[in-house]
Amino acid sequence: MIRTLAIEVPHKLNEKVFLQGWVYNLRPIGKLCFLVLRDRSGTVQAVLYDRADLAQQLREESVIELVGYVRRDERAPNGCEVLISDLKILSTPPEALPIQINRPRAALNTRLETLLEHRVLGLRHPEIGAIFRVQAELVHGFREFLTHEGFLEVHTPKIVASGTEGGTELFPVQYFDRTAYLAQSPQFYKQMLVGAGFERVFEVGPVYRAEPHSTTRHLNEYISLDIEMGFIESEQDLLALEARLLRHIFARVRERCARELAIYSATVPDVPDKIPQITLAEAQEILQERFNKQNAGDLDPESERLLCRYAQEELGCELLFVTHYPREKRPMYAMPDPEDPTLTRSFDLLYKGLEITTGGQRIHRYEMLVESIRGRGLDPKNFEFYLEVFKCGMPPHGGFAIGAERLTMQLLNLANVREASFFPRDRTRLTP
RNA sequence: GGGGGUGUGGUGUAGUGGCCUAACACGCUGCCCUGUCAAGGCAGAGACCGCGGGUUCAAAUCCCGUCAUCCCCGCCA
Repeated sequence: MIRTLAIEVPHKLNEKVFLQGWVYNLRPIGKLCFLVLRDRSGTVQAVLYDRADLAQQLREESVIELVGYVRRDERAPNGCEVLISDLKILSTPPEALPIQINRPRAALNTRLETLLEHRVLGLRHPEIGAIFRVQAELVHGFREFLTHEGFLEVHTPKIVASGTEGGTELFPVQYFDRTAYLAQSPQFYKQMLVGAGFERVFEVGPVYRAEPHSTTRHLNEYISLDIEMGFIESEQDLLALEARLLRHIFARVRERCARELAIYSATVPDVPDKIPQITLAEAQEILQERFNKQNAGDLDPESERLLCRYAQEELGCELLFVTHYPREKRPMYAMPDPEDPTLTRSFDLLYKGLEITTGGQRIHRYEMLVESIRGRGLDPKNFEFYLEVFKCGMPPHGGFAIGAERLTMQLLNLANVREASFFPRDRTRLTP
């Protein structure tokens, strides 16, 4: 018999259906027993009459399959339910579950830590699972848009010989008789592939940061949505591309995730043709004048929140580009601003008070890049594998990266980025 | 790397020197219940209060150490 999904049941009135899934909720009432079955599509109520023998064996989260008739009943949720004629228990939890999942998230009374400790169970919760349905659509939208724009999806090594910034914040791994590192970014490789003739590339993949941070917005392994493109005129091409990209991604989520967005009271931002942009220097002036906040160096988290408040109130946008970061704040491959060589043609994108993107135009001239590497006190010899492409003809180019978990987190108003990672790796968590 | 907080049944909390033989809610076990939907009723099991040491007539409660964990900052996506 062909399987019917829970979500399809209301369309099968007066038909016989075959369902498979988990027992989400169990309510025995004397000789009848209500059970809510959950499968990948959602939940549906089923009812078992006069089968105390079977009802007795059922437990929450038992895996079952059943055959039954779909009937209309005003008393049932959604006005219909499945009258069970045949039920088979495929698997039963041997003991009490460590956490409850069959009630609204707000009524769960379980700390995030505990939820993560028992992640597979936690992920069964419809509200938690919804996060990843949204994330999958975000990522799908990313791929879809870029593919249509002529970008090639690529895969670059995660085991690398050196970092992109000079050696800190890398996880060492034993690579036969040498020490290698987990890639903190596909930066070098995506640039090399632009120069290898693909011109436009993107990658969805993990990156590793060995920073010992322990905050609600940092992970030590996260999914980076990376793009790099050749033949740009300036970083403005990238800002324009990201605006169109985000508009596409958000449109897709709005269209396909109405239910999930509602769960989190999330509203998809309208992305204007031109996302507002300010330079870092302007940002600092605004912080000083409007919020009386000194912020000499980079923007701290509070500054990011204040700037987004400003953008929302004055510019009517939840998104804000901050541009022209000073050279010392950016990696050696960042293109200096021709009008002020102490600055770079780089940018960050803030979304609801959090940085979700960093990007910029890169240096494409070999000599300039070597000089920049030396300027950092680094040895160009260590970057020969990277530099070769610059000796063989490299177009002006640039790119950016979006943190997938951060994007998900901000869209859904999650309090902790860990919620947007299936199995988050943080300072102390290595399992599950 | 710096700062702050918290560790009490499976989960979430209360209790901050003696009335604690540790309370409450949910979960769990058993019984009852033919319309439940965060079901209800009755009965029951389950924690030597993170760990080690100390102070005290008396410690879940105070002190020291240790481990674990959460949050903020630095840094970043």
